[in-house]
Amino acid sequence: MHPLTIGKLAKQADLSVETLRYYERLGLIAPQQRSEAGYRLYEPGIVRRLRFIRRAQALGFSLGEIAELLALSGDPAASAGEVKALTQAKIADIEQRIRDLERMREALAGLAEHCPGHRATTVDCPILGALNGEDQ
Amino acid sequence: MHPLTIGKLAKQADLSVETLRYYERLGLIAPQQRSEAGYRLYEPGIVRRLRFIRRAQALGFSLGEIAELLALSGDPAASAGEVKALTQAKIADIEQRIRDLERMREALAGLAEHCPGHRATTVDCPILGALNGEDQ
DNA sequence: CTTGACCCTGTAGTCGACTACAGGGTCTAG
DNA sequence: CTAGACCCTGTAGTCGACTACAGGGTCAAG
Repeated sequence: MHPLTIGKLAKQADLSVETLRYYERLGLIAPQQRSEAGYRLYEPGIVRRLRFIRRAQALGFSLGEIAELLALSGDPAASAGEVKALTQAKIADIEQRIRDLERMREALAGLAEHCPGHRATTVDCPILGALNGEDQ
Repeated sequence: MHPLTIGKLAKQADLSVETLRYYERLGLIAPQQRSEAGYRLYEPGIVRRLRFIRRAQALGFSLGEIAELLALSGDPAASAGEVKALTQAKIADIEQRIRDLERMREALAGLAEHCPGHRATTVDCPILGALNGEDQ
């Protein structure tokens, strides 16, 4: 388990080499050192950091937000309150998106319900009618 | 209410001139004719079509899907079934996104609940702990 | 000592829905 | 007749998260 080259790390983390270099550009990861030829060399612990990134992504955090979380995570003096605040902002954001989607779903379901489907032409389609602004 | 130039139409529809030209590139709208100087001239009824586009967007349809809806809408021989199918596919899509967001929200809420906030440092933050893969 | 797998940098493309010019031509009010 | 508001085409930039080269250099196996 000595330093990993970027290709080995990519395989371990199930990410592409390009993605790793992209994360480096964003400041999310960095190689521990470079070889004489300029090759990136990573310590094996970086795999954990990449898992952190993936988990946070799955929870809806952007890479920019993940950079903040990683910075807080690396600072033992930082307050957990900041992490909590980021988390609660993300929850609020997600809840807003859910509400928007639910409004759409209800509107669409209401329209689909009254559409006779294959028994009618588009002329009598209430969905198109609504989009055209018929009634209200 | 004679032919509208693109600037007048933009004002009526509360869209930018650039957006209108963009919609034209996508095939969503077209000027009825061109003036001698090459100016786009729209019949006033185009405003309805733009409202259709905006309503469909608010319901979650992409501009590509809206192009399909408009094509169906303009073809009186087309079946309302196709419109209904597009609508139901969109409902399914939205429901999937809601489910994904709800899973995120619940995971985040569960983490936030156990975070002591400002009373602890990031070392003891269960949110960062979870992202780092502690437990499970 | 060569072949092929790896690595480097830097740039550009993808998706969707715009937005912003640059470098022209046209139209209208005073 | 001219200033300024309008219009044209064509190209490029924005956001986020990648993805895909091109044109090099490096390394290990046979």
